[in-house]
Amino acid sequence: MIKIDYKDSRSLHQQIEDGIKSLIINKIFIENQQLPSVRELSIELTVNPNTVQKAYKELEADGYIYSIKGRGNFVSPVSHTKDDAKIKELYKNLENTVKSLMYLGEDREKISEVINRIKEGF
Amino acid sequence: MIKIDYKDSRSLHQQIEDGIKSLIINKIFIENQQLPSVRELSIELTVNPNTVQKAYKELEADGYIYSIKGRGNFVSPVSHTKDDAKIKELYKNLENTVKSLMYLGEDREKISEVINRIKEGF
DNA sequence: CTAACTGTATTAGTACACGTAATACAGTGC
DNA sequence: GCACTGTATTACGTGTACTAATACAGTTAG
Repeated sequence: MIKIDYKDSRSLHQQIEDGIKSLIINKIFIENQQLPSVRELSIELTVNPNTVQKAYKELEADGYIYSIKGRGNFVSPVSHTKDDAKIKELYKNLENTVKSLMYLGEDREKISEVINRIKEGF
Repeated sequence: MIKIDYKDSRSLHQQIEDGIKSLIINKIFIENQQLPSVRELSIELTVNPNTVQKAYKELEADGYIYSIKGRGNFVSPVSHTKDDAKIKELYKNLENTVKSLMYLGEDREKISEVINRIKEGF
């Protein structure tokens, strides 16, 4: 499900956080679905439980999951009270990425194509 | 030109690197244009010269700038020997960003619109 | 040539983040 | 009660970030 890459420059908890986030935005984990427990995932990834806990805590702070003591961690329902700051940041990221691609000479048609393919699969 | 934000989670040299990169891909700094010197920029940003040097070194490693000892740092001409790894990474980033926006309920028309606006301005 | 500017390299010290480890406490559900 | 959940605390070792001081090397204007 998630893979830890020690050649990756990101920290372990960051990789876990990004991995879970990816599973959520790709709808592999759906609303209210239970995530693997802290201990379970720590064994699977052979990392310390605290490292997983840190990732979960950050995901909760970002609104992607919620946790219930004694029961587990679960995927948050999509908030329709929009987080404008986060959306703004994503658009800024989008802008930088597209500009970088064009700076490197990528064709704008190809970029549109890729984006359309992403939207189709959604 | 570049601003250091101590509330930003990125490290100082990373912020400087990203800042310069942004100025380059937005064509505010153009091919072969000289960048501010290590010492000059370190004074302007009130950081240590080594911190600026580190950012410049990374930009050079990434191919954005080149440096000539005794003369200064300059913006690299756009390489047309494509760096496939970097482009692939950018497309992956693009995919994640678009998916995150859609996950948060952003309209796909609006996303297309934003991207078109970026491409127009280029 | 000299002076003043460039980049580059090295070493040292402090502070903080990362990750591990061990342990304890607390809520849930069979 | 027991076995599972999440949560919190403390400690330790390591690496990175950043600062600082200094030295060396190439360039250019005078």
